[in-house]
Amino acid sequence: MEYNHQEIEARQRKAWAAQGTYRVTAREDKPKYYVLNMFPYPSGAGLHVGHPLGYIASDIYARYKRLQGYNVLNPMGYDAYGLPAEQYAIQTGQHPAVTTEKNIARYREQLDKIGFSFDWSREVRTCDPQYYHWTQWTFEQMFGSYYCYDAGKAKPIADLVRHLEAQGTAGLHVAESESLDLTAEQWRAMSETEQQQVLMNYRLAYLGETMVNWCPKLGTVLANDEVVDGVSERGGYPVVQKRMKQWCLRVSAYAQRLLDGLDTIDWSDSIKETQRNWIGRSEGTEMQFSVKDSDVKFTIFTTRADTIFGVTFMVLAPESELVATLTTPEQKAAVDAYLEATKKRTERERIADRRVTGVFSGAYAVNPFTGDAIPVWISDYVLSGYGTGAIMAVPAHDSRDYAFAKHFGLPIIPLVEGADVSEQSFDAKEGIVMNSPAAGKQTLDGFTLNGLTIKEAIARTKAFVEAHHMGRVKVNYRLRDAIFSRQRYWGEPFPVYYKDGMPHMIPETCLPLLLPEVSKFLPTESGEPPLGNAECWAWDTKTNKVVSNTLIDHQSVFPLELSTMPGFAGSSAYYLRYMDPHNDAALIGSDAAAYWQSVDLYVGGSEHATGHLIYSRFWDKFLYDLGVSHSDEPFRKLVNQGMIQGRSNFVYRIKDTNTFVSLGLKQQYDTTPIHVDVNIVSGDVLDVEAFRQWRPEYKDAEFILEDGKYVCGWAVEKMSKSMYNVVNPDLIVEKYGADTLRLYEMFLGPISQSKPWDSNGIDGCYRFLKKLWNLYFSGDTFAISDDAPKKESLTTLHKLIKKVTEDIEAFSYNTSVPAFMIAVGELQQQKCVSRAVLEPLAVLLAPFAPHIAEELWHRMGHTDSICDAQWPKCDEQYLVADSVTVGVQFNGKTRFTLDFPADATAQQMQDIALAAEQTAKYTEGFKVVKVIAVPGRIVNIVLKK
RNA sequence: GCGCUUGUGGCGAAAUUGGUAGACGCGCCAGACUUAGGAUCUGGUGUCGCAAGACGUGUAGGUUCGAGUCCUAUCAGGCGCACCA
Repeated sequence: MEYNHQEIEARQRKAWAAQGTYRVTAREDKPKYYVLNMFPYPSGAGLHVGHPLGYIASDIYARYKRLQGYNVLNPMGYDAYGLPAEQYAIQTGQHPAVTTEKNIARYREQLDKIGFSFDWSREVRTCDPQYYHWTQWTFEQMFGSYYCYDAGKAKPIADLVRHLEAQGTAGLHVAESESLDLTAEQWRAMSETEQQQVLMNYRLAYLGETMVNWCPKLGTVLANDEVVDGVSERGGYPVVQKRMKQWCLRVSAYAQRLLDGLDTIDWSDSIKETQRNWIGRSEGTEMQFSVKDSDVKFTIFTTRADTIFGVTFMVLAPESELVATLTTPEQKAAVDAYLEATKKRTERERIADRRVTGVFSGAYAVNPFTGDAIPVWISDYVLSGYGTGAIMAVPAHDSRDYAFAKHFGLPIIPLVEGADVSEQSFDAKEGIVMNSPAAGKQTLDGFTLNGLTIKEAIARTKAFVEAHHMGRVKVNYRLRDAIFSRQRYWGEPFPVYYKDGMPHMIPETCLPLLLPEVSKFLPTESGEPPLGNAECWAWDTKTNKVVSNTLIDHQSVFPLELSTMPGFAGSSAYYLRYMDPHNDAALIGSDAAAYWQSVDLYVGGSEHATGHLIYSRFWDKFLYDLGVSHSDEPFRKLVNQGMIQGRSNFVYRIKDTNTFVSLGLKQQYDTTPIHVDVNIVSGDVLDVEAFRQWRPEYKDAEFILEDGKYVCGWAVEKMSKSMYNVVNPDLIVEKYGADTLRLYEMFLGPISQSKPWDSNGIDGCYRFLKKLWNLYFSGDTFAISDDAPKKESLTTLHKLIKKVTEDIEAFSYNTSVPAFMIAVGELQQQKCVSRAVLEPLAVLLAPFAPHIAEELWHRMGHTDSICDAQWPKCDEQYLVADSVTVGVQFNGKTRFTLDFPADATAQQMQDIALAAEQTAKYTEGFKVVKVIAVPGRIVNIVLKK
């Protein structure tokens, strides 16, 4: 009987939808398993064949877990806020909500065809007010919290206020923007506004004046992970540093927990390492230096406290506040000129052009160990945002300091025995310390490091610095707070209004604060964000309602925040919302949170390593502190699927003609390669008629064929419209079926590897399904029998069960597909028609090719869905019986093993062993004295001299 | 520069974890059937060689009776971080 995939798949799709097969509820009688894909941004281009790769992999796992008796949550939704919809709106005037809605419908249509077991009743969209209600709510909780290091968690800001009232800042051990020193009396004497300003220093969501990445072309601020090589990740526009007041999230407060958490989760080493890099923990020392002829002191941060005797100059970041304090009148003009020049350089220029620049401040610092005067310089190679924005420079042992010293002719003092610093610095942290201090030099308390290893020297210096109150041991992190404002329209509005210049949260009970309508999506004339165009964007505190801007002068009406939240706001906690998506009273009910806990398997691209995957972990930890999330890590196991690249095809036009020559003959002509749409190429053979119709200019194209065919060239490139190599899954599904697409995508290679899409191999998978289908038919009739199967068929089946189960557990689906092919080939040869084999076979296949499996399942007489069948168990007795493993020993030690068929005679085994004896060098002089062979047991061939 | 990762036929890739390298699929070759098709089926297909055989997992060493797998060095590609003191 013919395998009609279109009919089968349409029927099963309908049945699953009608029966609600994929609806999931929290059930205490079953263990839960939560599978999640990174939800897609619904772009206008629709899905290409690369998008479903991860969805298929996770769907196989979800279906497998369900067959194993788990209650599996496998939801899907849309990351619907984003820049493309807004830019499209600016160009066309179409409201982003309209295009987004349209794109979502298209995505859904495409996804439905591939047979995913998503529970669509739990769908979320980040732009849905019912959803962003809780994004806004979480922001308000962050505003109302501070991070206490003693408790190791976030706490309500009211606790902090109590502390300030009682003791001021004394004894506070909290995350803060800057270190404040207040007494309780000072705090109590402050006005309401002043107090609010102080609290801003501690809130987890705070309004901060910071240097931000400003992208003039996009008209918005960007987060660090949205800037790549000094240009915006989206669009590639230049980014400049600008001081602006922005909402920020105090992610840095969680740096240590984000780092520690990595040890508890099952993610790939490379992505964990990327996050460790991004967090950038660095243990060092803060040391105080006083300034010569002045009572000013300043602090530097160093990881190489041991190099204190090699400090020959100090460097301040140009943005450092110390610059103004330390610059001497004589140097003021030079310093001002330098600051001016530095300010003009963009981030990109700084990266591209790393020439050494700097200026002397005129001031001298005092080395606290020797009393030596050290010149203080200013240079942009020191960053204001890291450490204290000031360093002690040790040119002998730091390459950047070295370059600076060489450029400005500053002294270089080597501190490590045998280190040659005539050409370059010696940066390695190894060797024996010398010159510390130099011979005959007086030091504080006779302090010396000479003769120690670097490691010992660092430790001794640290201890000395602490003991003498010259500074303290300090841990610094590279991780910065996340800038949370975007000057855009299409994002979550902040639930914030401003009164007397201070931000206030609108009451929780009034959430969600809906995104207003605007007359245009561009910034206003005065340069305000697009929300500045809204006519109704003011908050009336009397009625707790949004009102017209014209009422702002009234006493109770205040302007609302004009920025919106960034993309990662909505994607940071969506996995929690899936657990309880329709809850109007809370982000998530505690029963749902307690049952589903966290995501057991998360599948998505590794490009989110320093963005979404950090923010989400931060967000979850905060919600965990609040008691909302029941797990302090959101994603237990992470699998990164590789990208599917495009496989472009080329035709070769002979120069200045409309004649095209086939690949094999192109050497004989002068040709230009031209991208051709891969959809009119099959097996690298061009459909010449389709090509003539593809574009008007090829209507009269001539072809030089080889063997009657036109063969195209090919190359692996990014899958994109402009390369004409985009393969739409719809076409594959139509031609071969969703089951074939699913199998083939898995067959293509290891899930985490990037690989090119190559339509050429897909026939093999299609043929396999046809063979499988015919296994269940005799001619046109469905024919399976209840007779006992042959033993060899059982062996085939159980081998397959073992292999497929192991493969799914290990996510190596690419080797399961061949296992199926081999098994079906064997069963075909064995003429197996037995239900006892064919029924479990269908179940094994169900995660991979659900439509055909379900169809066969029903034809075998089942009325329930195969999704609720039971995963077969491997019975080892069928595996061992067909072979004997023989260990070859000599001198009592097993040296190697040989496998024999179960029916091999002792004589055959002995012959083989003899052959082994003769061919292997090491058996020289040995003889087989005994072969012990019992089918199903390990036996030995014993060799003796 | 630092960190992670990958190198196996014409192509995508396997290899029970130290034990017959190249399973399976694509492609290619030959044959069968044929209503000539980009269908289906059967057999073959690492390289050199008429053959016996030899050589083969980026390169060079090492450990081992035995290495794609372990160790050392080195080369090449991919990814991440990058003036973070």
